[in-house]
Amino acid sequence: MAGDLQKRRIPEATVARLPVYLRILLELAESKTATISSERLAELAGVNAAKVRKDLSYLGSYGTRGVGYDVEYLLFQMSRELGLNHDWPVVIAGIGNLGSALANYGGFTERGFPVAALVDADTTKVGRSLGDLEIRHVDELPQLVDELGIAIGVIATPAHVAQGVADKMAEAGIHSVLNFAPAVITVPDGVSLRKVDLAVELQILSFYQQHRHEQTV
Amino acid sequence: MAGDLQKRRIPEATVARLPVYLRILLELAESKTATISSERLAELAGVNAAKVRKDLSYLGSYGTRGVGYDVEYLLFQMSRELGLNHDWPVVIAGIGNLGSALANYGGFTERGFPVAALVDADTTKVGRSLGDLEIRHVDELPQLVDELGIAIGVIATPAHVAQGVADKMAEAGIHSVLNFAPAVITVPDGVSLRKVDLAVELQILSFYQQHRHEQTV
DNA sequence: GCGACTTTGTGAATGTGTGAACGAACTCAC
DNA sequence: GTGAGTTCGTTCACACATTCACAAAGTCGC
Repeated sequence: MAGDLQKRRIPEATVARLPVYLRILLELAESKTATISSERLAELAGVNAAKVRKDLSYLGSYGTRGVGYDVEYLLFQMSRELGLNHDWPVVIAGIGNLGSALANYGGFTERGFPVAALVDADTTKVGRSLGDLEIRHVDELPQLVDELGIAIGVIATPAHVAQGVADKMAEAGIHSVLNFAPAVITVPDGVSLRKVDLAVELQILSFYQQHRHEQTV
Repeated sequence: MAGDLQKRRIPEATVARLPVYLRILLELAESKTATISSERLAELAGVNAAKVRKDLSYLGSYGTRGVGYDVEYLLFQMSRELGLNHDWPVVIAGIGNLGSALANYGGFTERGFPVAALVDADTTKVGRSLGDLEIRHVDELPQLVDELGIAIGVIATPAHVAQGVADKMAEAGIHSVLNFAPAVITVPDGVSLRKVDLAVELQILSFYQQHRHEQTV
């Protein structure tokens, strides 16, 4: 009885896979596929079929035994669960090489994450335009967050200022941060943080490359 | 006796953290810090101290009880384990927005992953220069890999051609692939694959943002 | 050289994630 | 409506990862 309200806490590993399923379902919907089995979906997602069924079961019992999952319905439920039934405006901090590329990269807006603001600490950059956005000073974050309803902050600054920017974002009321800077940063409780570190990814690959021979002796 | 050779197989989770420790150690070395305790290193890496010790123990017993780890020595051992005692030339496939940014982003070369070649399938792009590299046609991959000793391929193409590029890379003898395209791709046995999907990261953040209220009732 | 203190390295306990297996629930042909 | 076939949802056992707790092994002051 006590555990009734909190019935389903979705495991982190599952949460990380849901967006992959979602993208596949979108493609299936586009190609007019009405239903999909866990087996086929698993194949497309590159995972085990049992895992797909378990993952989807956290969302509810949306499948039909003997048939599979209704693509449209599953899409609807999954979008709802992922919070994708509305847009989440994003601010990008640090308009250097990477920041500019991210700002120009259409993929964000397309998937419901419109780039609503750009900020930088460099006053020579402030005022310039990129696409149809003007670069603002990082100290204007609070107003920008407030006015534009910004929920997510993307950090594309040099490593040594990343923590400072994260602090400002948290202070401005941003609860989700995606960090591209090659630095470990911390955020207050209640703020979600994810990181993408390109060099780290390459180094992981390097490790396995290095050990490829030793491994399969 | 049989398990002697294969004494230490480093867990995946540990491998993913080693590059983070490495970066911190580099910073410590730069600031002339001679030794570091697992506790302090844990703090800097944002993890648990016991985890640090266990992770480092997979590399060997390089710490000194009562003292900590010698920064320089640990750096040396870790670099060796990660295969970072020499450069790993990289080819970037797909010179669009993201590909260009990656090519210009100095961070790769700086960390031992020089961008040695750029390829694209678009013949109007082939022949153009970016930085000091000329864009080559993707069909030249085998020669480029061979001549330049390329070990790692980075896919920054549109999703619908990513699998094809991955196939060509594997065929050309590349054993490590980093995929930025928003698509699930597969590679042959013996080839390592990692992915970075920006939209997926944002959607994961969106999930937790969506559930933030429900969670902490 | 001894005792107080520090810090590593690892065994054991706990928590999280995965995959096989199987009953339950559905479709379809006849 | 019955039987054969399909596919989901869930249980169970196991593998992997994390954290605690503590003996072992060092330092340092005197």
